[in-house]
Amino acid sequence: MSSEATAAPPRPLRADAQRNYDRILEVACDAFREHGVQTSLDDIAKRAGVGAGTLYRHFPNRDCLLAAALGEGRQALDQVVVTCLSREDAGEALNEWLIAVAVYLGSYDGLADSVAQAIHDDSSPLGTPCTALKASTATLLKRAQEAGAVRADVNADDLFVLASSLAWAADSNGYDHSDLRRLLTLVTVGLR
Amino acid sequence: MSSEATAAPPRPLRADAQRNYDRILEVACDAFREHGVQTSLDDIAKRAGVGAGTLYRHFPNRDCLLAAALGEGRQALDQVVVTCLSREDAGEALNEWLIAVAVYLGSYDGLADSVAQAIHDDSSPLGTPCTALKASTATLLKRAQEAGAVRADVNADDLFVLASSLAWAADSNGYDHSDLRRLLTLVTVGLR
DNA sequence: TTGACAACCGGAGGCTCTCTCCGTATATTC
DNA sequence: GAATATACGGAGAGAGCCTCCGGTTGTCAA
Repeated sequence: MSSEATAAPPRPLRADAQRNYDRILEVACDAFREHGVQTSLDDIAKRAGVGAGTLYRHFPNRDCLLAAALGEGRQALDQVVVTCLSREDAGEALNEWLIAVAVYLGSYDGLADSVAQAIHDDSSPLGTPCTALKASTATLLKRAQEAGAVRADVNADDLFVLASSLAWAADSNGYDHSDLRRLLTLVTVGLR
Repeated sequence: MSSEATAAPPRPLRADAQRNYDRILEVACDAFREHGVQTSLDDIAKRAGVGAGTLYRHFPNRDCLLAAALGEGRQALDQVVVTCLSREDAGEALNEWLIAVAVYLGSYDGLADSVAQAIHDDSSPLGTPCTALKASTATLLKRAQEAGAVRADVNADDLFVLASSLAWAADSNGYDHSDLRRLLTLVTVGLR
């Protein structure tokens, strides 16, 4: 498909470079989905029919490739925010959002780990999108709190960490979506 | 008709072997604490002043070494179970236990991951102790439920997964004990 | 004490994976 | 149809895991 336009590239990629970029990304998505974030990068290069050097020129490290591979999922999440914001039940909207975040962070095996690492590393391209996720979480939380659906002393960072944890739990324990929802219910409704 | 005595060790280690075993374990504890569960095993061998072969003979893989290094912490946990069982407030006792489990699984960076992997792998020596932890969780949960402190539809496995998740979250986000407690409160009291 | 043997040691080396370097090839431009 | 910036590829350095086996040493009976 079409490539991703970063802020303002001074010059378009050469045709062969663009071809390779796209091919690598396509293969990487499959590999991550199939073998998790720890899949071999050299193997991705091989499967894409390029040398290792070419892969590393386009994506200097694993996180860069991962961030690129997550691009589409991120756009889908932006859509979810809009939908959630338009829902009447603010508490339910927040739940829906947290599930979406957990599902997103569970896209690939081990992704929650990578993201958690990256979030404390300004140089990682995985950190930036997460800041946006946190911001959206804050917005939806505030709305839920104003509607009286959520206690006032809950903070957005904890909530994001909780969503990440659920993603991790699902990954590590082979939980599916319904398990995820059950766990989230445990969290949101509480043990009383 | 069993041919092997699993309980009694058939023969004590030779003196030099015992010395090496102890030394490796000591160095390993430090290394795990300092660099997490992914620390280099060859490096541990080097620091312990033995060859790689010696390390792998005593501890065939990382999980074996990890399980041995966790031995003491596990005994401390057994103590916690006893204490919790003797507490009057069954709900509070369960909370205390979950915190203890989370702290235990946060002993080393990445431990929660290793344990979660091992739990679905019968051949891993890390799995066995976890079965015990789950059993204790079930006992304390049942007690809390009978005291009416916890809903009846909560199950012990989910609770254990939740405790693991908290350990993971603490690891990955640099949370300390008070953060951990706050997160657990979020979970147990709920958002509403 | 000594000899014989089982138990144990060490580290070379095979394998995999990451990432870099640089001689070579090719798309683009004029 | 050059000239040139851009991009390619794969050899290879470095690090880690784990095995294999020739050599060493603790142990015990005599």
